[in-house]
Amino acid sequence: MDNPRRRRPVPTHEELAAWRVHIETSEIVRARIEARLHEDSGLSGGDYRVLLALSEAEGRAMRSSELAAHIEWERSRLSGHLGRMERRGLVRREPCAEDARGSRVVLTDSGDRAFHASTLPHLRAIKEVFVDALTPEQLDHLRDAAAAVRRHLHLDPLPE
Amino acid sequence: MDNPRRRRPVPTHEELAAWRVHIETSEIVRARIEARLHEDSGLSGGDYRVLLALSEAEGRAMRSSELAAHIEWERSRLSGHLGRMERRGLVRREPCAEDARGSRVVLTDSGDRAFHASTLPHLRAIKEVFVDALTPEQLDHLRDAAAAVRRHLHLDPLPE
DNA sequence: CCTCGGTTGTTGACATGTGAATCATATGCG
DNA sequence: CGCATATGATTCACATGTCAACAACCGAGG
Repeated sequence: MDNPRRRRPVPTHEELAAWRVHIETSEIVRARIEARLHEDSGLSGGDYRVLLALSEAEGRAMRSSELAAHIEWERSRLSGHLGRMERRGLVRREPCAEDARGSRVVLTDSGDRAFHASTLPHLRAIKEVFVDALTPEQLDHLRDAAAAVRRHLHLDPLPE
Repeated sequence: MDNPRRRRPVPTHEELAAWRVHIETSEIVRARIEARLHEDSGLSGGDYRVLLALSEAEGRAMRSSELAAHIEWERSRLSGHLGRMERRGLVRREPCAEDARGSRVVLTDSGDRAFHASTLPHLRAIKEVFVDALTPEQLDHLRDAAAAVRRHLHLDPLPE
């Protein structure tokens, strides 16, 4: 019997099992959906996130720091990723008029096409791999549990 | 109104929002718990997983392939990881008597101490960051949703 | 014994991630 | 203006992950 007056510092076996199945399954689902994205469009999850942000931005361009903040990436991570994306012609970096330190990241036509070609298959993959696995109630429960965790960790209620 | 005769190929806004908050929150939680593990013990999540498997193995040692299969890693991934762990003195590789191709991965005393020192803080972190954020019902729901996804993807019901 | 197909583990090339250091520029303040 | 400091972005060193190619070895069959 658990003694209610004694705080339990570690999870029970059941709690630990729930943690493990939850976290490992989430990783598998993410990996499957990203693999589908890559097969369908040649884009990685990181590529998609950058392209999504740029395609919604004014003039299909953003300052590098602004972009990093928007997608919640380290600037060095974004810098490296943009280098690879630039090599593939998805984005272009040009010097910034107002601030000579900075640069503007511009979505190329090729990048825009690649992004738009990828969205529908990507959304389909999310539906087929994740949404279709769950009842509407289970999906609500997942959303609520995520919200509870975010409150617990003092994070913004919504991602981004 | 949704037309029940028309299959919806893509998620609704609500479904997509649930997907995003779920997957991003799961990543944040994993990252936090691994960060705590690293601060507390100097071990990465990968280190922990290898050390856990070895510490439960007969003679605190396993064949490399056997270990890779047990923790579901690519062999090349394990090989690289073991190289780094060996440099830090956590494990040792010795030639295998029965099979000259292979090697035995042995947990060193230092690795065993590091692992045992890490478990309690690690379990505490899982409880504080994840379990304590949720009601018992929410935890059950997460477990059930993960099980539903695993069925949907034809995976083993339990991780490992 | 000897060849051939499968196994074992490593390696190389690359993509991706973090944190610290660096460089150039911008900006506030005396 | 001139300087201390902050900021924008990149770079470095490294850890981590994938996949394909490889070298060495095993074991079955001829």
